[in-house]
Amino acid sequence: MAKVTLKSLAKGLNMSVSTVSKALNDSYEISEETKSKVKAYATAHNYQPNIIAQTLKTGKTNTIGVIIPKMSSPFESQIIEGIQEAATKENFRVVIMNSMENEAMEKSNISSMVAKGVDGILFCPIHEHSNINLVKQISENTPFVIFDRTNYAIDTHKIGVLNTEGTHAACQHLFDMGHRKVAILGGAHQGITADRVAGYKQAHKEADIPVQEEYIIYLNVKSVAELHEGLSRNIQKLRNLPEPPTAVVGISDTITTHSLGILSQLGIKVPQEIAVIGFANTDLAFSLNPSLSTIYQPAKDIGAISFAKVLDILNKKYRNQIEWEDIKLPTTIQLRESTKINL
Amino acid sequence: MAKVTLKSLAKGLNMSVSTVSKALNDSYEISEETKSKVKAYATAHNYQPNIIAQTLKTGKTNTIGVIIPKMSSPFESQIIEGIQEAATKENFRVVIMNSMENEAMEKSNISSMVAKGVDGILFCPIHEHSNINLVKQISENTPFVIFDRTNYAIDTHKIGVLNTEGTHAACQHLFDMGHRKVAILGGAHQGITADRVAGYKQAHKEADIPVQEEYIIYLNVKSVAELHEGLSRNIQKLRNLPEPPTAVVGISDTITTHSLGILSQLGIKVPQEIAVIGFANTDLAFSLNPSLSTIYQPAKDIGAISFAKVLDILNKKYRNQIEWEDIKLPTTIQLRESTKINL
DNA sequence: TTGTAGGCGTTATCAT
DNA sequence: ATGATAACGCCTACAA
Repeated sequence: MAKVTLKSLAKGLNMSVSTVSKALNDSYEISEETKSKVKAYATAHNYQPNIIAQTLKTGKTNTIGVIIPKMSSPFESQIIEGIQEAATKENFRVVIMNSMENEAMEKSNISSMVAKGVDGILFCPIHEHSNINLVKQISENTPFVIFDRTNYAIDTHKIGVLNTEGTHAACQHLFDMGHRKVAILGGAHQGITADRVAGYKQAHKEADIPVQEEYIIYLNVKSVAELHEGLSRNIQKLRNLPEPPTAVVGISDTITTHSLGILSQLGIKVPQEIAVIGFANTDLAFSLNPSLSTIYQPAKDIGAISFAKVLDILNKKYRNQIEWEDIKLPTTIQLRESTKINL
Repeated sequence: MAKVTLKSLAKGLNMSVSTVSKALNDSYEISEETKSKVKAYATAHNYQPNIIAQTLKTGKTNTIGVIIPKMSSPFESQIIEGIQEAATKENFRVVIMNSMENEAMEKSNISSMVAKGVDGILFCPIHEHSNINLVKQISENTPFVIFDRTNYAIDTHKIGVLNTEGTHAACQHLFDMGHRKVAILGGAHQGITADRVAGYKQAHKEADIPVQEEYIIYLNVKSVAELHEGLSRNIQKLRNLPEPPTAVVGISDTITTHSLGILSQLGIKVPQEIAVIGFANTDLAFSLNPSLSTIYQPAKDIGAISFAKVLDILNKKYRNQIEWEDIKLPTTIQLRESTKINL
């Protein structure tokens, strides 16, 4: 079956290419009669416009790119799901690239996306300065929206969560359960860590509990192996303190869930010897033993809203007048077994 | 900064567009001297060929599509990671769409991909007949490669794992540990279930242990909620049998990990009261308590090989002469706490 | 209301 | 060895 183009339709209908084109695009210049005739004929022949040609002509690709540092935890999968659902509805396609927490890779991702053509980019940067000049430059033409790691110094829409409030609420809960010695496990060089530690400190201040600096741990999260080693070492260090913590807050999906594994490996009972709570979006929170108390992020919403926002920018004629939003969605605390014991 | 095209380069160099194009494409018709001059000038001006135009001209998109029923478990993330890595190396881009285990969505995914232009499609079908006629028809022009759920009746390359051998080995291990009453938890209407149950039966036959049909459970896996309900109900049913099983084999990531959660919720001790092993690719196998014995699939390889195979097809001139391969990669068993007790 | 012609950026064919 | 020209499929002034 030869491919059906505007030209072939035009020939079949004995009309000109432009008439057919205009009819299909509902141009006001075309009579209703011809329109319906053309449309009927087109569907009968299963006409599919060539999007490549459309793109070349209009400069619009109807594609948005997503650059994300990793895809391994459910948090990211859920964000992507949200993006895809929203994009599909608007007839956009989604190109995902993985920067693998590597700045050079991130750079090549960005360049490749621009080269191959995307209308906009949803971007979760490696860290707060990564490729900032490149992004600033490109964002003059191609709109960027920053998600998740929103402490990134470009003027645009940003969609993340109330990180400070999340850890604040977790600490508050631990305090309510009688804990006074609470450690926090963060990722080194992760932008979100700062905000989440801030919530931790603030909660302590409000509850009039002094912050012990040695309770604040920064872990290398580049690889699972390094994380394991670091977690194992630091948890033992915490346990050997004159005043070992009775509870611990994890700052990300990976850190929180893996802590639970390390604790079990070390034979430390949760929640009897130490309570655990942390950011985590995994469906497995329930399946862990003990089931894990979590700070849950509305990941799907982050994705959906990010897409909506980039579309907003694309639909604006004059981009220099947009008021940039820094959206912070609330987290929710889900209490399970791992924090169940009242001291 | 105005955009730099062949035309603008040509003007700057005082040459014709075609000379510049040929020089950049290393045509034998162009002298080395001009080539180097052109190339230097092009890089100096940061020339990036317009891929859209290239595509329109050549009909090649350098894009491959991936259609996958879900992205929620690590198994899928790892496959996608493998695809993306391989594709990036070959300068291909990857478009991922999620069929959400829904046949209508799958259909729209396929159509949309074809419409928007991909050179080939990596396809994990919902089930063995889903959209088979559509796929057969489209695959005349756009090559398909089937991955993971390879029991799908089209002639093409297929990449999966040795499902039968996987469960066979798991059962064998359980038998070695002294178990004789082994249940298996599969997904209803999942193609892979059949093969994996076959391995279960075969292992029983070889070990001369009769297969008890009531030990073979088919679960509704459409949603986490339904899975939970089904698992909870069936596990209790198994426990109430005159001869309750002492071990259970899970047939997928989700089923296996969630069983562990349900068992803990029901207060059933693993591995003391029941041993658990199953297909699972999660990094959390270790973090679970008890740590989970798993049948691990080389998911990243599945992805990488699938991409390589579709590239193979694209590079062949005469596709009707290709000998289709049905590649089955071996799984590996990782033994941990959840099967540790010797009966 | 319809048709003609030109162009988006590239590649390929054919002259020079 | 280089250049002119047409074409990929579509859109859109502009002309009729």
